[in-house]
Amino acid sequence: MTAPTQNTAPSMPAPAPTPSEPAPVAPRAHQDLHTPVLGWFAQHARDLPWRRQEAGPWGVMVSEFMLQQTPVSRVLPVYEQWMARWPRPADLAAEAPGEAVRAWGRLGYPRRALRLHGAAVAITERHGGDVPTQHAQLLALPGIGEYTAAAVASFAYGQRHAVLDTNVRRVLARAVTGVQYPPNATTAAERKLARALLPEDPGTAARWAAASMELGALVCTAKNENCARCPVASQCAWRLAGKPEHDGPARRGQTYAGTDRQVRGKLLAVLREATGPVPQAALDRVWHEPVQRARALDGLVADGLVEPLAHGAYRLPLT
DNA sequence: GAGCCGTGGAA
DNA sequence: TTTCCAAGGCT
Repeated sequence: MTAPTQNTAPSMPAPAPTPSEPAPVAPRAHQDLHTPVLGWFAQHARDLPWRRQEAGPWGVMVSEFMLQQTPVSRVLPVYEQWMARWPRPADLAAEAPGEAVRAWGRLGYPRRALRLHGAAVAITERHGGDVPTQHAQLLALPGIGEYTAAAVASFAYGQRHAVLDTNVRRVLARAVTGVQYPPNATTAAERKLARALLPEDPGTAARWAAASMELGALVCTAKNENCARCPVASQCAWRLAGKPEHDGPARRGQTYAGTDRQVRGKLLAVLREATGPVPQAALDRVWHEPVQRARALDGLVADGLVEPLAHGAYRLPLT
């Protein structure tokens, strides 16, 4: 965030005022979104454990890792177990990374578990065991990108950040831009819009972030959006335009059956259930095709999700 | 920037 | 049954 008033050179003559220049505040139409969405959120926000005060920054951070591409309903039980077992970053950091992978269960994308463990180690080593407060510090942790850094800073510390997740991007695409879906990848225009919409007060901005996200998750959903329950339906650009269908290139559907990802999942499932080393023969049973099976296993080892032992045995990583 | 990385519920 | 989607990050 750079201040718009940077002309402080004493010898510089003050520029003539330019009344026609747009003021650096959100246009009126944008500001009108805040009140109804915040009001709706006060009424309809879900009571999720990571939103309670007791969750703390670590709870917020753990939930954000788990919620990356995974629905709330599947995260809930794993989150509770995780926080009971590792209530502080240092508790997780003291464990073998393989234990994090095991506790991750079937949430999917198990590299997230490895990264969360790595983040806990970094927090313990570099930040005295406390989840850092600054966006840049958060961004430097493994597994934390632009979204998660903004989310933790906003939700855990009440800071003012544009929190652009898939829900918010869809809400803005519809309510403001007037299209059904946002682009595949986040664009500079979306970031600019999100910043322009951010309330000035940090606490209000943090609530706005959570509220607009919740609206996308519960009402302005990807399919079967429920405009009848939407607090900004009357001013939604997409709805007012007659809800035109998305025209651009079709969003890539992710095929899964028969891919390396499926094989990796099957291999890791066996290793998660095992308490000791798993012999090669046990892994061979999960997939018939030996070339793909070997490639998938090699990939898991390369990712640090699996540790090779002597005599073709494998286990979850101890280090 | 496109492709890759899991899993399971709902339509 | 198939398709789509769910609070992304990394290379």
